[in-house]
Amino acid sequence: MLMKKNEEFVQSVNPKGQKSCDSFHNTIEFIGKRWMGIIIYHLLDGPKRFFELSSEIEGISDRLLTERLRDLEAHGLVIKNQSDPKIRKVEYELTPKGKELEDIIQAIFEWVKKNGCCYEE
Amino acid sequence: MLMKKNEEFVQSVNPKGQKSCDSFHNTIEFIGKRWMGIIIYHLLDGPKRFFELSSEIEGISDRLLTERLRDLEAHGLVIKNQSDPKIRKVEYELTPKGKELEDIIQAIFEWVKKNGCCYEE
DNA sequence: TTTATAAGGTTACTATTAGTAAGCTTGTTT
DNA sequence: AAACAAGCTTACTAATAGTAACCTTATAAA
Repeated sequence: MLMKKNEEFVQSVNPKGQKSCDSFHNTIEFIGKRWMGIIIYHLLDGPKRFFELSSEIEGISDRLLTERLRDLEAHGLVIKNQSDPKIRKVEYELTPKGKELEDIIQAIFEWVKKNGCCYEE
Repeated sequence: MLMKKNEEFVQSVNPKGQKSCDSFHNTIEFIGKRWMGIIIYHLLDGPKRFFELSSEIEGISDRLLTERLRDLEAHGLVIKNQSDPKIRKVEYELTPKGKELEDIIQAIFEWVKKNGCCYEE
């Protein structure tokens, strides 16, 4: 496989001094948080308003949608655009770093297409 | 993008009658559960014993390792091999379906390599 | 031969995270 | 003027995760 495995990878650190395997761990758990993947998926269409996301994503509550968007913002994956603070028009848009998540989302799609869902029972 | 978006995809169903977007949602959240990704990553090396996983994966508790392995088994991603029940040698191995998760893991690696961690602060 | 140690867990309890539901503010529509 | 919509926040309950101790059986060591 292409990934560097075992000692070489496990011991390696990124420029910020973190172990690469920790970065991997943090990243997969961040994008795997409840609703996170599906929010990113919907934002891959382009910028969207809060109510657009909340109506497209069946079942999500306003509370968690807010929390996830703040999370994404805080980690530089999404930017919040509010041209005029007087007008309640807020748009959320993926940053370049956020848009690059598409390959991951794509890989999950391919897997689902081929293998079906994890929860097919 | 290659993914079928919006109505066409959102309304499509798999052979078990589930909506494709639900399968995607379930799958990403399943593999994003805490420790799940890193467990799968370590199993991509080949079959491993319980204590090998628990010592390679820094910080995981026996309780959650057990729980995650049962989860993976229940969803057909891992098989548990115990040749002789009298001997306490238990090995966990990815099924073909489990091995195909490699592309997803790989995509996350590529993203981390390029963009750094989600939690870099 | 008792004693200790390791594998592969389970149990009980606490802390963190998610879900549900209601409410709030300000602008627009009727 | 009253009702409604966007984009949140708050309060409370339920589910999931973390911590730590314990259990069983088999081999290794003293």
